[in-house]
Amino acid sequence: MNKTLEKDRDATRDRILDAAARVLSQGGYGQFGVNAVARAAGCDKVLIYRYFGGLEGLAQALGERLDLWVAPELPALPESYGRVMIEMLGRYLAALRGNALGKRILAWELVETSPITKALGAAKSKTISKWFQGVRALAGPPPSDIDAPAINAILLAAAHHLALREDHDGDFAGLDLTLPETWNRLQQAMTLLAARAYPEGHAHD
Amino acid sequence: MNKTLEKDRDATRDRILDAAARVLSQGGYGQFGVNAVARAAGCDKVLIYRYFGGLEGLAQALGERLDLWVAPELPALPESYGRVMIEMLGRYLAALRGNALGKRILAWELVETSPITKALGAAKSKTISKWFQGVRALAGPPPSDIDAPAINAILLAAAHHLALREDHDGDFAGLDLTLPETWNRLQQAMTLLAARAYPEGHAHD
DNA sequence: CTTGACTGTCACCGGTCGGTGACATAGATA
DNA sequence: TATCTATGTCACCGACCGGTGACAGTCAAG
Repeated sequence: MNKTLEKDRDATRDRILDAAARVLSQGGYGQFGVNAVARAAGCDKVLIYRYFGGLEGLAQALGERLDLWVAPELPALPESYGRVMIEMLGRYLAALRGNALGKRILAWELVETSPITKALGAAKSKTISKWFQGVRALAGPPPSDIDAPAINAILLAAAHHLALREDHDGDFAGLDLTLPETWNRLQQAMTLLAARAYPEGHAHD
Repeated sequence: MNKTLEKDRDATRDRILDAAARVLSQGGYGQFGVNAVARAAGCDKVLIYRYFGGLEGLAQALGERLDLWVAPELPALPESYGRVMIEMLGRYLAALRGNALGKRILAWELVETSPITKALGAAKSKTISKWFQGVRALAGPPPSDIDAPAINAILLAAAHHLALREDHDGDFAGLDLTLPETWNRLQQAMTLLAARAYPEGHAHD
């Protein structure tokens, strides 16, 4: 067994993956290329072709990293569907705002459709769907009288868009997204929207 | 006066502007460059520098075109703030979905911050703010008991994100955005959210 | 007719891109 | 020791990019 060689290989693989994450999260998808990643990793670009089969394979390996789309923890106690969803949305928005790499990928998916974006999006979709399963297990099925998937999609879409806007244009619809106060307002507004869409059956607290 | 020369100049200016809109709306911001626009316009790229001072000036001239961010018409009859806002959001989403160029610009703004995106975004912001003024004039001030700007920003952000998603990934949060039925559901869900956020004071249907 | 300003074309520059082949080196195997 | 395989480096290719200077044609003004 050539132990040291394998170790070296894995080490450079990791270095390349780290560099890829760094380049993508800092420079966006416009900077994400073989040359830039190799430069950031301090190695030759040919290794990207050898170890990952090119940019596409590199993106796929990047997407399979578990630390990319960490789902925020769900509340421990079972509550009503509406409450769980509100809590979930709040945590998701906060997590997303702090996840530079995730935001870059989300933005990339809005600009281009390519094998690379598909590879990156697949991991995210898997995480999100698992997460929704967790909600369902915790809070039971959504109320049957309203279209919960559509409601959730709208609120999730809003969270995505606002988080992406924050990085590139501080202003959206008259709100200054650079102010922490604005985000408090948005969190409250989102809570209000979700709470009124999923009203509590019994006046409980 | 050298009439014909001026005419030629304006004609090529228009040809370049048309080509720029075509390149940007079809190929996205990755294709939007001096070479590609000149190629599409059938002229030399040096004219872009001479007539617009480069890509930035071209983008600014493009943003000043009135047909870019046409605001949908508002309902004629004054109604409650909530109703006007619901109607407005529905029309806006429909208009945006049909506006390929606008969507490309919106997506671009999520990826890059540059003088070009600023120039393009300025025209849009002006249109949107005028439009909100129209709503206010038609429906009066929003209810004071809830944070209307935040609510509106969320719903607007959702519309943006869903419209952008449609072009590049048919699936979002488990919904198939390629189905017309899905968009009916989303429109209804948005209506429900807005209606419950802006409840009618008197049951007046 | 001559001058001069303007429109438009062309060739060229340096730089970066993605991608590939040749080569040095080191470690395991025989 | 000699061989083979795999890791990593380097130089190079063609293509496209943004940007510029030189030049031809054209028309109005003197």
